[in-house]
Amino acid sequence: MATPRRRHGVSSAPTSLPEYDMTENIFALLTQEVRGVLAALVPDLPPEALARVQVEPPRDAAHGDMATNAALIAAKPARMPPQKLAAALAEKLAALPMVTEATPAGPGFVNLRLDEDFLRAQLPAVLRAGEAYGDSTIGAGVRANVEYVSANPTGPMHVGHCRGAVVGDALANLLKKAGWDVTKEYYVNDAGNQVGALGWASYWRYLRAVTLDADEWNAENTEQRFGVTLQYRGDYLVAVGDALAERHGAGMMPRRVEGGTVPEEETLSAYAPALERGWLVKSAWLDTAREIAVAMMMAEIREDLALLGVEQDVFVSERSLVEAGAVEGAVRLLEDKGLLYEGVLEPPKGKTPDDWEPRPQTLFRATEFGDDVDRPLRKSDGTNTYFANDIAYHADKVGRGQELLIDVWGADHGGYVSRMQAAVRAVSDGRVPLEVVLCQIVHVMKAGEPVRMSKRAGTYITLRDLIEEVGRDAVRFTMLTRKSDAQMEFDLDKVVEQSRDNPVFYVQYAHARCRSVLRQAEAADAALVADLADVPLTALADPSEMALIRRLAAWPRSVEAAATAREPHRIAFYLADLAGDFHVLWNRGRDDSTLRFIRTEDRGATRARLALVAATATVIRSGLGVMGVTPVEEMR
RNA sequence: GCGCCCUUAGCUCAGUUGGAUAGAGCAUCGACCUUCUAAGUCGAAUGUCGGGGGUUCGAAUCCCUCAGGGCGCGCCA
Repeated sequence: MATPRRRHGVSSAPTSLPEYDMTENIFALLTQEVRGVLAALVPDLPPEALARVQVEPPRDAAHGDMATNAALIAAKPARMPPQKLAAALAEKLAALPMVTEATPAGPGFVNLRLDEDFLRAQLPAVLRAGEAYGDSTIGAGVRANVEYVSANPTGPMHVGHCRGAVVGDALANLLKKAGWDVTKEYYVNDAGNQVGALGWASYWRYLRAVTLDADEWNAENTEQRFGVTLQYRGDYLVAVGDALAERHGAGMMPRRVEGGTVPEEETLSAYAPALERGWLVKSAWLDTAREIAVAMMMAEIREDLALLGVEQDVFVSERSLVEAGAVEGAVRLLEDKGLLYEGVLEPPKGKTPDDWEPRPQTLFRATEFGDDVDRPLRKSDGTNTYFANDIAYHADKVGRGQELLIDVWGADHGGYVSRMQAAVRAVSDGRVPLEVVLCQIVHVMKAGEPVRMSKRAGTYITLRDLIEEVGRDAVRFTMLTRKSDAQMEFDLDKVVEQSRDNPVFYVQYAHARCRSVLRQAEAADAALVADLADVPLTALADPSEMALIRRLAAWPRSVEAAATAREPHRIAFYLADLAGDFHVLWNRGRDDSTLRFIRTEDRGATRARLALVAATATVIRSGLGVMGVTPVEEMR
């Protein structure tokens, strides 16, 4: 990953254009050239207009290699008809060394045809850069924090967490490649009711582990005696109970409390509802149970993430933020800004919940930052809402110098986006944007039938099951074959199918074919594959070879577009297209043996094609690297 | 009821941030091919971009509206 070559200072003029590596992004290069020519032609063109000038591949390849809207953009400020301006522009552009033809077209486009040597020169650029080809500086070294997964440490990861994990990880990789300074982060929700319930469930498992008669402490008895609800009854907590039993022996067994036999200082630290029912359970025991459970669950989650190839840089514990006073600090910060007040919320418009009653709460003026209503920070019992803790957490990220926050959430949290954005705007004085990428639910299918999942019935699929069944690469690739906010069907049979319509296979196969060709060439004569970045390339002239070269040259642009849109799935589509171009070329070698990569009778053409093949493999690896998918050397 | 997201070929989905005659794969039909690694090539057919209105040189893309689907809607995280 190349380091950004330059950071854009905040004070730089709005007209300044990003600096591009001239040899690696031909679209950026052409854009600069076109803007330069246009600026010379229309000297008083406003910079905003110049910035809107684009050079893109036209949809219809018959129009040429590139098309620019420059004349359409500049026509009004220049007070010239767009077609006339296009003609003038075309004349100048035709003089550029890499342009062989520039023609005005349509309402005022200029179509450009590029010199084929210029295009072919991309191959050595690819080969010299290696997988760093496509690295960009558009991120300008901005410190971006991508937070994803953040699954509650109350159980193993299941498929529901998987999409966010893959999307977040790939997005982070993508931003890194495009020049952002990225931190991958996980927020551990180890405070609040759910981990409280985890503590009880673990304590219950402990009781069953230490007692001689586990049936005595079945779930129903336990709930009744202590006045609690055992929310997490899955077997995965048995190991936690065993660990507690091993470490603490019978030291955490509850005691019967019969009329005043227990010292007052002990009852003070006991769980009250249980005490009322005649059982002494120390709060400290529950804390211990919870702590060990969280630690063991997090260890398991991190193992699962490692299986998926996800390794985050920073894990932030909600509890430690709370204990360090971060929440109170954040509340005070908002208070100092005059953004808090005690008030009563209106019931939601239209539908009023049955148990609605007006009550005064501490409210944050989210409406001042674009939210629909003000949002509560404290519950009626005075404790903080999750939102308050989340504000503290995001303020912490801002305090750590993060300049762009990106959260990857499940779509069921969509209603939470605007308040969180309001809060981040408030605590950062509008300096730090929060962007939220929502991931829609994944429906797991098997043989065309939906796989029903129920947490209560224990029939949900764990992430580990999924990886064992189809493999990490298939999981990661497939999760990126849809826009993240579109619903997705994950068909267990289809993702391992070896066919054209399985992009996982199709892309992997293209890479394997490339490697196979290079291996064969090397086996025949190692000198064939030496110094491929220096070989003459004029032998590459067939339309399908040029199409592949054009696709390779578009990789840097695809990276930038995907990163700007925060849409890592575009990388998957690019790779599928690239694989398609390569397979076409491969298959043409069947009909026309002169198009085969290795031709014993023509060493020059062979070397040129091997350069093309090596460049293709390089870009596939570069793209798979962003996706976190391992390129395979051969298909089995 | 209110808010957000979605609706593109028979199916599954792209659509380069407002560009030219809206694309790909699958399926269908026709012809060909049997491999440097088998899962192949070429051609044909396929559209009210959910409906309607607006913005402008230009709209699948932006705005309004209607219909259908999903998600959410104060002391869960």
